[in-house]
Amino acid sequence: MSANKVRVRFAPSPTGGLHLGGVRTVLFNYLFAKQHGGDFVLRIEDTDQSRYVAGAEEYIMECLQWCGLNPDESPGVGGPYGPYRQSERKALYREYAERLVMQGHAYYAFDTPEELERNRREIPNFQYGHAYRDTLRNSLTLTQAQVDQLLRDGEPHVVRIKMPVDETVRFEDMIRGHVSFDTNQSDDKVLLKADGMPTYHLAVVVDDYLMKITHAFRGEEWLPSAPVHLLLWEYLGWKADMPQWAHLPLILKPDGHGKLSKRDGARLGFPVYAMNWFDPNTGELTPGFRELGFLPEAFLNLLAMLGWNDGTDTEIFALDELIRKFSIERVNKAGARFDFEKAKWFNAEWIKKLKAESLEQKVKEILEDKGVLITDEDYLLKVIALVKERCTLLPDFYQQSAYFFKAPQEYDLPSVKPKWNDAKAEFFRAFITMLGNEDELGDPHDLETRFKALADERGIKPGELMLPFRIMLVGGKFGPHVFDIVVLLGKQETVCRVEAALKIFSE
RNA sequence: GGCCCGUUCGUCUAGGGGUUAGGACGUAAGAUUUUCAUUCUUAAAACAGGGGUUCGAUUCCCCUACGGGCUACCA
Repeated sequence: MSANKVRVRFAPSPTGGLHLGGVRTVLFNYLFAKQHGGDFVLRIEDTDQSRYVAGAEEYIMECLQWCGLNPDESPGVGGPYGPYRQSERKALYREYAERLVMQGHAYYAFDTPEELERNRREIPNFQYGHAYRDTLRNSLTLTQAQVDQLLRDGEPHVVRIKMPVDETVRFEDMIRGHVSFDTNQSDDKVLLKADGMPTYHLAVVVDDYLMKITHAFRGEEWLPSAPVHLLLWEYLGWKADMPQWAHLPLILKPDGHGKLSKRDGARLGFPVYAMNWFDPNTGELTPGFRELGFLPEAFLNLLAMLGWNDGTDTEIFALDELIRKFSIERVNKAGARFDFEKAKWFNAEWIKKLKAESLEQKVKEILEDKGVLITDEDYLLKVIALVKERCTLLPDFYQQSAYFFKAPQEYDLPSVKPKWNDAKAEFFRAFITMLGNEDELGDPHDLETRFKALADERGIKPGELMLPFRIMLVGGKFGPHVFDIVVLLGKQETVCRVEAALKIFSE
């Protein structure tokens, strides 16, 4: 086993956006692989043509790139075990399906969908399994000659696994420990569909084997079909190479019950997909975390904490820390409800934690998007550093810093007017005159001292002047310390804004 | 219905045979900031129920309840 390098895979189906649970599965796979110096393989499960959506594969790649979870092998980058799209591996699967038939572990079934539909309707609890397979149209009931004839005639058929009777399949799950199933419970799953495409059951086993996957992490919804996969590994004679399994807990709706779905996002007002997903078939746009203003660092962090912790009180982890600290054994068994409030908290923490330089590009995009002109990068950096602790989502930077680039158009007059008087107006005129006579603004603290001294001189309480001053500069009751703003704005701009506001305040 | 998995504050969770059951989000109150936010302090808030095992169970076992998943020629 030591010769086997750790190899994990994520196998999305290109049918739409990338869900929170999907990204978390990718993340755990990735963390485990990188922790062991292994490979992260991305293969595309596009075996269901009817559900394939154009652009979905590219979308998935872009999500992974945004998160920084780039695969070592994928349809895009290639690798030694390609192709990585199941539709391009089609011929491969038939060979193994037929081998299983030869060995008596699978059989051809010629039943039409209509026949099956009728059975399900008429027979209570109908399952295509050991109880009924001897009464249906398949290579178990037909003679060899009949089967050969049907095959020659090109009669549509599927290949089904022949589940053993009265056996117990046991395996060790890295998260759940000992798990066991009664083979009688599972029906004879279709392995190869009438169109020649494999189902997930066949494809996952064949691909994992051929691609030398050592550890398979997937959502808990796969647990019930694990015995089928186990049996396939055994029947194909690959048991020694079977990956270790880990079934991840599900991410649940914040309210009510059930798996978190895209609909819940729309209903409760938060994203469920990593990035905006535009469905070309329906024209529907499903919002994503990226566009809402989440940092990939925060997104990954919150996902990791949904079902995992390192055993300490630490909650903020960067990707490299996660790689170091992650352990599959510490993943929880129970499903976790998604809490958008906590998700936002993670983002606010990451905005505070990251340096202005790291935020710059994203903030710049947001501001420019809103029509803010940025000419001085150094100035932008200072603004970001000053306001970032009051931003939760990236777009908050607009409301928190737009006034640094453009004088306020509107003022919160109700907060000023009632207490406004000529003495105050006189004070501000004197203040800007004072500034005009100085060469340097000095530091914020210094400036504040002079501001207060001037107020005292004129017998006005400095506290009465702070709010009007802020509103002159910012337009409203928000923002950092007033004198920090003044120093950043500069003497000239401050004087301009005070003059402009004075006119309006005194009207 | 059948099978499988699960169950600690409202939520995410730590813990584990003897603890004042710890932290975080959110909520409330207060301090700081003459704005807003940050920060800090404090508060309310949990072991699903019943049986065992045990000197002692939230912790181990069983049952029940509840929740979730699966039960397709979808993944």
